[in-house]
Amino acid sequence: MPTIKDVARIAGVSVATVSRVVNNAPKVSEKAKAKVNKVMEDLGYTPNANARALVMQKSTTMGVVIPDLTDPFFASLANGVEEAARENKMQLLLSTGMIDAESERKAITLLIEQQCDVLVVHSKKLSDEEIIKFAQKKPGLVLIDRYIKEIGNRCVWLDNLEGGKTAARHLLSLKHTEFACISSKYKIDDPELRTNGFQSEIEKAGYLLDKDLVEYGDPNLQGGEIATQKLLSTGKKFTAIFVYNDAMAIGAISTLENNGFNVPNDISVLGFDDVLLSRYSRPKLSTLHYPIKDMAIQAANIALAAVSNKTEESSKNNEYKYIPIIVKRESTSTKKAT
Amino acid sequence: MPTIKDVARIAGVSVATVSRVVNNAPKVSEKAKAKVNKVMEDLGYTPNANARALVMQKSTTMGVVIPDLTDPFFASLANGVEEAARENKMQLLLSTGMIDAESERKAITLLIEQQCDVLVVHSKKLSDEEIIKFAQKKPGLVLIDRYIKEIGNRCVWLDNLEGGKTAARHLLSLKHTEFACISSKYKIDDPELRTNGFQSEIEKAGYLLDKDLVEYGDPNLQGGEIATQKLLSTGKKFTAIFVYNDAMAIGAISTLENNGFNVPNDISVLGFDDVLLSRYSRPKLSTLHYPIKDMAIQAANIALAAVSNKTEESSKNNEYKYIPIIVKRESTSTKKAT
DNA sequence: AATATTAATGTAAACGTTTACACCTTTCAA
DNA sequence: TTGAAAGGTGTAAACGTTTACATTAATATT
Repeated sequence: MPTIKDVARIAGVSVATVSRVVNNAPKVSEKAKAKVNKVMEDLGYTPNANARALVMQKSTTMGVVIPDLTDPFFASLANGVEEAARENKMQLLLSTGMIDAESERKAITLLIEQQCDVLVVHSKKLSDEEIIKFAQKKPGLVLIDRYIKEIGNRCVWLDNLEGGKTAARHLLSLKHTEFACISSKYKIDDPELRTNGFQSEIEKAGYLLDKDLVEYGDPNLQGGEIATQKLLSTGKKFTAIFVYNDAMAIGAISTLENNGFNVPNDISVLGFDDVLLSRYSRPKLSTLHYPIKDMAIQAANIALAAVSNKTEESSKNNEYKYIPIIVKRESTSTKKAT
Repeated sequence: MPTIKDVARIAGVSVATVSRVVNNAPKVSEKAKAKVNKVMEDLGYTPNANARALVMQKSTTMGVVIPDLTDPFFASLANGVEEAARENKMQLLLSTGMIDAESERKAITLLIEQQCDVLVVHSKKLSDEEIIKFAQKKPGLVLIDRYIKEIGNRCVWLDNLEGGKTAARHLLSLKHTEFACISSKYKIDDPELRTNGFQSEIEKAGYLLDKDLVEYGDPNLQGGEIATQKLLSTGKKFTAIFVYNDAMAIGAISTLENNGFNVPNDISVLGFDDVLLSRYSRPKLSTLHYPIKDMAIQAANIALAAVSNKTEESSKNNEYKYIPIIVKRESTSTKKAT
């Protein structure tokens, strides 16, 4: 690969002049500019971003850590960060921390090694302490989808409790009174918060959420199917289910219909997340919109502001809490008279 | 951020020694190693990958260019490359070239500037010439999802024509004789090849593909719905549809069922790609498996071999052509007697 | 005890840029 | 005509590493 020195030598100028042309800095004659451009073209010269980053002491890469690209939810997250990167003429470094604390730690470390100043990280397994340590080291690190008090102004997160309540309110407003709930068996806060929010709002309205009608499963299609089967086998009656996520909700619908129930006429099904899938299901899935892409963009922007010292004094105590909103499609409806 | 010099100074050794410890090279005393490690820990030192890449003349980043992260198909592609990267202890730089030649060009250029030696690029808009030029400049650039003769051993692609034929054979084997086809209106080769392959195999079997029963639409849910509506409004009879991709196929099923047709009993629907979606549809979608993730991994490995001069002489004329295979689920079945 | 070997460490150049500073040439005002 | 300002260009240091080579210290061999 030709370097700036090659270009300089062949064009008969100094490297400084070439550098000026490349960055179209002022104070370079038209003649020199033309000659240098010509040589660069001929040689197929491409500046070395690494060398540049080294001397400038700042990189043009933005990093994102997610568990898994094939999950549409995380793909949206990455997509948001990518968009922010592109808008700021930066490049996206993506690292996956799939399973455990160790791989999350590694993903973050690798990104730091690559000199990403701006970092959007999704981490569920690392301890608060460790994340705080990372955050202290990198002022441009923003945590997404999780809240840690000590770095509250560097967290962009969704209020899952309120999400559960919103779900309950929606179903309540459709006159439902007998509820079921499908949650995730994963050991993270989200499922529990959603379920708790759901239950508390239902009880507040004077109804009950039967313990037997709360099932746990893997947060995917099959998990939804199995959980629904269990729900059905209790023999207890319910006319509305609040499901942990869209994939499970689609599994629930499938099992319900296979067992002769019409959705939403017999049973309403409400999902969570509003991923692509929900628009592809039949009936189209009613769900809670998790604005993950917007959140990712905001996270990136907060990080960006932090590294460029644009963070205003006033935002030191800001919190970036999002509340999911209902997207009513076809899988929920008013309770039918029986 | 502390540098190697800081570590050296505080540990009372030279930078060379620190470097040796970092890379656990031989010939460094246990005492020195311990001291250096301690200081690194205290300081929270992280090596600078940029500086390292600069002096080593090789980077640890792998680049991938795709149109759009939110499309599950491309997410799988990226996922494959990411996996290959991780396996080789490299980092993934992701760049999107959304729409036009210009943005594709830019995406590739930016990745080259970032010194990615290994590059997996998906490009439909750039001319053959331009891609060849990039490929000449970067020996580690591999093209995915497209074949260019001149750089045949650097292309990993799917035989769409054969895919169309395979689709036809599947439907034919299910005794269908009256076919419809939904294609994409995008100006790329793939839709045309698939349709042509489909048609040719049908004609070879002695049947016809009515021109009126070939519709074009946007390659998404809605496009599939609209195209199906048009198909239906011709009033002509057909018992099997071959659809350009899974999203459209799901749209087709939806419209069909809304119009009183049962899938697959009245009409079989066959998709293409085998993305996540196809497992979530009801009935579960029969489709052609496009092994995009495997292809991406192979592309990355070819690129990797090329930059490390591991490319064997014998593979100079290799071609990496994939053929999609039928995944029979529930949306296709033998033609029912009427 | 002297020497040869090996282990441990350090010095300094190199990687490809940017940019402060110095220098030379023009241009222009007084 | 002189001097100042502005325009154009070059020199060299710096960024954080790795590593060839040089040097010194420790150990083994005679």
